[in-house]
Amino acid sequence: MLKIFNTQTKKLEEFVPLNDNIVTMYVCGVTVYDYCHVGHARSAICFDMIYRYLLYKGYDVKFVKNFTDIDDKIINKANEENKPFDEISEKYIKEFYTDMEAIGIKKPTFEPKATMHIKDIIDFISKLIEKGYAYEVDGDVYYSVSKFEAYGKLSHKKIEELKAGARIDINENKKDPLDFVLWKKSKPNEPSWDSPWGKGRPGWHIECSVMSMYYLGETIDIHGGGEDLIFPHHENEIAQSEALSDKQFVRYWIHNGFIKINNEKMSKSLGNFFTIRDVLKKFNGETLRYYMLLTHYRNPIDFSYNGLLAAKEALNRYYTFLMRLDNTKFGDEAFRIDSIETLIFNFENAMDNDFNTPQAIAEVFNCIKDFNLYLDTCQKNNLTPSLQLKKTFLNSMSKIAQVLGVFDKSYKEWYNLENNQWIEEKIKQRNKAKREKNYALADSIRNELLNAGIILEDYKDKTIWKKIK
RNA sequence: GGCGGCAUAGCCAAGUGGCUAAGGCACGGGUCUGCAAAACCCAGAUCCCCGGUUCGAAUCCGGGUGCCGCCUCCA
Repeated sequence: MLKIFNTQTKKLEEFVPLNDNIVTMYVCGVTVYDYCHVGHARSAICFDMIYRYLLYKGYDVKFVKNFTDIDDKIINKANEENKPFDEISEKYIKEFYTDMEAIGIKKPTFEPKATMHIKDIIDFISKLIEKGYAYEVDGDVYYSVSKFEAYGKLSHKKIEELKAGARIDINENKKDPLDFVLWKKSKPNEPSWDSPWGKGRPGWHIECSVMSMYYLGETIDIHGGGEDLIFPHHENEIAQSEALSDKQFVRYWIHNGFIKINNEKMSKSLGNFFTIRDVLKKFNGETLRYYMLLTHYRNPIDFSYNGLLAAKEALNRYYTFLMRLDNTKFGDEAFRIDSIETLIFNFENAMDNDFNTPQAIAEVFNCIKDFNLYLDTCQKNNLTPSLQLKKTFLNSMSKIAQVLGVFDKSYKEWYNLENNQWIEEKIKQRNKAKREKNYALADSIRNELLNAGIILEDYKDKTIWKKIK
């Protein structure tokens, strides 16, 4: 039974979709005006993992992730570079896909752009005005927060306290400082669309309400995003959507924790951020993904080079083990190892507990330890290890890999091993030297390979090699 | 100022009332090896502090200290 921590109730709740087997899920995507940083990667990986696990559980998941492709930051960038705004957004959508592919993100069902739904946005806003939740002032349309009684129910804020805070920007058009913009009048030379209120463009929050309803209906099961979106973005989405439909907007709110740098929030304004491609210069996508999954999705990650290094070493351990399995002869004898037989069960248990990926990963390494020990024992006593055990392990691993999006390569891919005839030849020469007890020659061959980035491992009846990672 | 979160070995990180506190990385000792590598074994934790509840607490409650986040755009 899957349990999910719901931001709104602050409790672990049993997950039961609204319509038996169908799960509707919406995740706030990125504003496309720059390369993605590792914070975007974390959010993407988190919800990708959730998406994959729901699919694994047999749900028919309809998953929407949007692109915000019209916004002040995009317009600013367009002005700086003297290009049309959509050239900027299209460029960074393309770059986005490059990054997402590198970290193993599965494509959502729908990936709409805000600009594809201008007409729907205008309709939505018109209805809010009709229902008395929004008002127009001089070409801008605002949402009237005080009209929506439940405002603050997600972020657990009280309207009075928000008003007391002096940090809300004063806009003389607004009737109330808490009101937020639904439709923004455009300045000359800015991108704009015709509307009943004149030329303008949508505010930020409205697109998610509109697209969520358009693709998934009035009430959806899961809505997610980074924890900084809780307020005001998701609070405002609730206000917009529920005012229109008079129905519950979202049943389970899920928010991922932040990336920190030296214990401070990573943000563009502080300038302490790494882009995904910065990281990919040093580590591969699987390592970055594994590193993210090593921490529970709601906890912060203090992002570090050392952490990535440890992640890489852990994956080395996994793939070295696969290499060992592949180079070991197995036979029909039966043998039981508890942790291996219960691996998939333990994995599901961990994942059912609010997607506890660190625990899920620990279960995998538990098995590897037990299996290695067993193989050591077999080797020592000249026994043939059980093929059935290997099959059980690999079957479970293929399911786990499919959900986590790591552990999903062959060791040959991971270590980048091609058919290198010359390496095999060198190994033969070295083994011959070893048999002749010419250790000086044997060592010099091994060093030669080491200099070429090749590490040898001697087993009882064969020598295997891998590339340094 | 208001609201919220976190504090577990050198580092990362699960566990949230009960057998010896998972797992990974690093370091040290050992086994194996011609030497290595890989693997395994051993060593290593006052579970931030002080009280309380309980037969029993890292886990629940109260207080304290420290760090962080949100309240403005932000994954």
